[in-house]
Amino acid sequence: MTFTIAEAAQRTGLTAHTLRYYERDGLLLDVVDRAPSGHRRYTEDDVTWITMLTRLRATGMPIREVRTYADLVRGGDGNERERLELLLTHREKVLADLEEVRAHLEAIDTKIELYRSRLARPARRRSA
Amino acid sequence: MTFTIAEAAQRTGLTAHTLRYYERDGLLLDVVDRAPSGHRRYTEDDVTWITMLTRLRATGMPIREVRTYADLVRGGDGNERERLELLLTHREKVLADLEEVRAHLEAIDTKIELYRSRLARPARRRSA
DNA sequence: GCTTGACTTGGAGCGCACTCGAAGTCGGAG
DNA sequence: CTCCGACTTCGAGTGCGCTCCAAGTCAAGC
Repeated sequence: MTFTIAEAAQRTGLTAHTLRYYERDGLLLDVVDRAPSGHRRYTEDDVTWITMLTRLRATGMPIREVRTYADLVRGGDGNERERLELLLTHREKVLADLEEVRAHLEAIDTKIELYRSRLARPARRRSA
Repeated sequence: MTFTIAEAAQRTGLTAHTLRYYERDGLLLDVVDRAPSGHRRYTEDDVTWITMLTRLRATGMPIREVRTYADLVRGGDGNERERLELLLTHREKVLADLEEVRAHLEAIDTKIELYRSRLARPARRRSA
């Protein structure tokens, strides 16, 4: 079972443009198979890998670093420790980001409460 | 008590360049005061407002929308409900983002556990 | 046989948010 | 009086991550 680029796009939530861009940019593990017509045919494994890419991207990993990770995986067995390191480092960054956003959101919530209480009072301006 | 641009930068975590850029871009409530020399002098209120901007930015609000918010505040009393709406809408987006990142991180954590258990086993390749 | 539409390539273009550079002004220290 | 460093403006440049375009190919349906 293989997928056209449109099907792969639909399954990964990316566009066909982005899929080609990722491939050009070395983010995929190897060159995608082709139909006799020259059209790309994505395997289940391709889609699984690309899904992992989207997770890394969605959590803020820069494309440069995703490529580093892809390079390691492409390198085959023997560098699992490096891969793990990379993922753990990323994990820490994500947790720090989450915490930072959470803290900012809390301050924004305070502002929201301020507006709420201001609006709860009847307007005093021009109340004649 | 007022601050030079360098002091305001230090207090808000932005650069002097960015502070000028924000002002040019209409993100501040009004034109910053000047010393007789022409140098900017930021008030406490300016710094408080800019801090709010950094919170909106840090939670992913685009500059365009921050400007919309600034325009409302600059508009004075009477549009508090609109401001509240804007903040509430933003809040929902941030919560959705947080949840999405959290979910992706969970999948990455699974991958991390996979590497961990793989590394826990002694290597079998070329074990001769 | 013709049309339609999904695909191909290489390269250009875009939106966002800064970030920097050049050239000039000003106040205060030595 | 001279120098230094912090500031000023305007406009150009940068990095990231796509996003799109033009021109061409191919398979399938009518």
